[in-house]
Amino acid sequence: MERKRAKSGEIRLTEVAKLAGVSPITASRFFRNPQALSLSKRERVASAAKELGYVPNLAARALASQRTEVIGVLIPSLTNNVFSDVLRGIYDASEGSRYSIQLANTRYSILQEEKLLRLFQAQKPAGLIVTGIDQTAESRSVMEAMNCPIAQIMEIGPDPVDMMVGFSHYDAAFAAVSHLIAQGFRRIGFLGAQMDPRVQRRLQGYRDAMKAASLFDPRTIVTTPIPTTVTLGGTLLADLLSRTPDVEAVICVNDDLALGVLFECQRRHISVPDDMAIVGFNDLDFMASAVPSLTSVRTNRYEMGRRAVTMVTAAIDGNCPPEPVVDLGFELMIRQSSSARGV
Amino acid sequence: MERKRAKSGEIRLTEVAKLAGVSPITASRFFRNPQALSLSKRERVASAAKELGYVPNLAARALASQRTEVIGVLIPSLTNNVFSDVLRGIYDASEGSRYSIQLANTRYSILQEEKLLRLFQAQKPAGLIVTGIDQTAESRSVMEAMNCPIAQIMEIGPDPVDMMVGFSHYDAAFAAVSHLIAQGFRRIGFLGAQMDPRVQRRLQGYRDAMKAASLFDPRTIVTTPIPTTVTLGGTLLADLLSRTPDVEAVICVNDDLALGVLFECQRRHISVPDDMAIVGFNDLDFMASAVPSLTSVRTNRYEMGRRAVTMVTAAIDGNCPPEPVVDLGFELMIRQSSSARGV
DNA sequence: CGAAAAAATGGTAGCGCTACCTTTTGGGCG
DNA sequence: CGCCCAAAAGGTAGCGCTACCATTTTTTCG
Repeated sequence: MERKRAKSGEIRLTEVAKLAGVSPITASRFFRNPQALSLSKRERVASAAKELGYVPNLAARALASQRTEVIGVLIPSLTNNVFSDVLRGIYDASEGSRYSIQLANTRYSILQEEKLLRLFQAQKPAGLIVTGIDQTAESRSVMEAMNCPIAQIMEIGPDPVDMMVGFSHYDAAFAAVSHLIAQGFRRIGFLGAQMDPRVQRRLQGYRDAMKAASLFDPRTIVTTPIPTTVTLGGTLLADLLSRTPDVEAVICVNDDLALGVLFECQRRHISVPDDMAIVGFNDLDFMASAVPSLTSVRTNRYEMGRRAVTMVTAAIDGNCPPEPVVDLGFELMIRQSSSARGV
Repeated sequence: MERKRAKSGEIRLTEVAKLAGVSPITASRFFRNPQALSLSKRERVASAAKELGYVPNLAARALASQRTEVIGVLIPSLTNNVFSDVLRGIYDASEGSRYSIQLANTRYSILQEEKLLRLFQAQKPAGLIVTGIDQTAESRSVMEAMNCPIAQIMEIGPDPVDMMVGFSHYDAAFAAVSHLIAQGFRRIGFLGAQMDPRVQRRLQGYRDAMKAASLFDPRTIVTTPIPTTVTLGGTLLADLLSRTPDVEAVICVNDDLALGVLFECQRRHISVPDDMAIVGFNDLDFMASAVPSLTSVRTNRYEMGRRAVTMVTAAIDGNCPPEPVVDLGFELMIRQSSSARGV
């Protein structure tokens, strides 16, 4: 009776194998590739496992096999609606696979992202999903060292680490601004918060569209690094109006700001869209039911998450997608809030 | 040259120890409890690890030590704003600790929850956070078998598995309805979606408050199991009005519905609050900036998540909280949408 | 019907780390 | 100056599983 070390006390594979009358390795195979066993043994192991209430030890499995069935996901925020849609796609897709998701929050910091990537490295994930394309050089080298399929999501750009699923924020903003210009608006403001790289690219789209129409005026850009809220939309509109009271339309970097702008207009008795047109971004559910209904740029965030998982899992199984960069595009949802001037 | 098995190729602790000129176990201690080493060895190991770019193998660590530094979290939805606030609290608190979070989504299904609990069991988490108090008997027995601190969050009730952090949904709804009654409203409707157990308890609070004032009428209750959206709020109001056109006020089980109701009232030119008072639940940011501003029940969701983590981590370290059930309460935020009748 | 091929099963030896115990070192003190 | 005790460091032996091969059984087919 001189046990050197306390066993965990849980049922081990060996016990299951013993009860089933097979070798441990056969029992092991049952859990990984049941059809490799003869039917009789398969049943014997299954019933033995059930009888003993066997729960495999994932740490031992990972150590022995040198791999895990975890896909790491790095996103900048849990509060932002945008990411909850992406996450829903990710979790939905992962449930159809044998992989589980390990989520981490970078809080919009590329340094935090770097730290979290190192943490993931210690877990040897089978795949990785990261947000955006603006990783540090150090982060990129950690990702390359991890030697697993990686999908960058939310936007597309040149030079993918491995794979990409997203759309062009620049093009989307350009299209939205062009729509306002086509509707006859001239003084078009830009309201931005949480100026992450994707929002910056939307701003660039706005700039270029305005310049192309010779309407650009830097005074009509109001941005802040603080996180987005509906209330903030009102504040930013107030700022904009105090600077340039003659603006006729605003494009907001997201729908929360757009809703805040609508409320602020109502408070100030500014008629939408006659005195102020509004365009949002993301097309959250409430944009269609607001009064007046609000124009927005619809993006397929759920599909982005779903596709990222299917691409990564396919790549793990050796089926790299033929095209590593997938553009999911966007759709401008034109509603009452951006009706043509004087209509 | 007859290696039986491929090594991972990564730097191992042994290599670090060799370079530092210490034994492996000393190097191991460096990563777990640095102050147990003399200063000179501490520095030697640190620089050796850095030089080699050592990344510890978590699977090996977990297997050898029979424990992990993972806290499992089970929530019903990623889309619902309510849970993103809780999650933010959870992730924020976990960053100050040595634990990492493993998140899983039950999709409001207690059977899915049971499955996920078994999955967690295989990972031997150091702690667990689960949503609500309505687990199946089987889930409860799995939780008890896991032998780790467990916090149930979002609500409180009798018979905790281990610990609880939440508030009484019944009391909150009762208070909200009582407020409307005190303001002079008599025909008060109830709009509910995604009728999870917590929402059911809010409905019970509504029922009892209405009965206590002899105002209860089952026809003014409109509920649906489908997930909440702003648009749905409008639909539910339409249903309610078609049944009982004389309602003067509605209490909505969440703020999205309340916003949808406001928009629907605007579409129908029903004046809020003169012809229709509105009360929501959760007090999301937009409730204060809506026009008119919307009354809601504020709950401290962020703190709920944060506290759950601190309670669980304290319990892991042997510091069980003196009181296992924490009631974070709620606050009725009274705004324009529920102003007294005729005021 | 027997040899070859294929399928099913088993034995052995780790995966990289830490628990447990033993040994060494350092320094305070009679 | 040696003794004792605490602190620091090391040796050994697994944690529970699976990779890698070897072996046995079954199937196929000339």
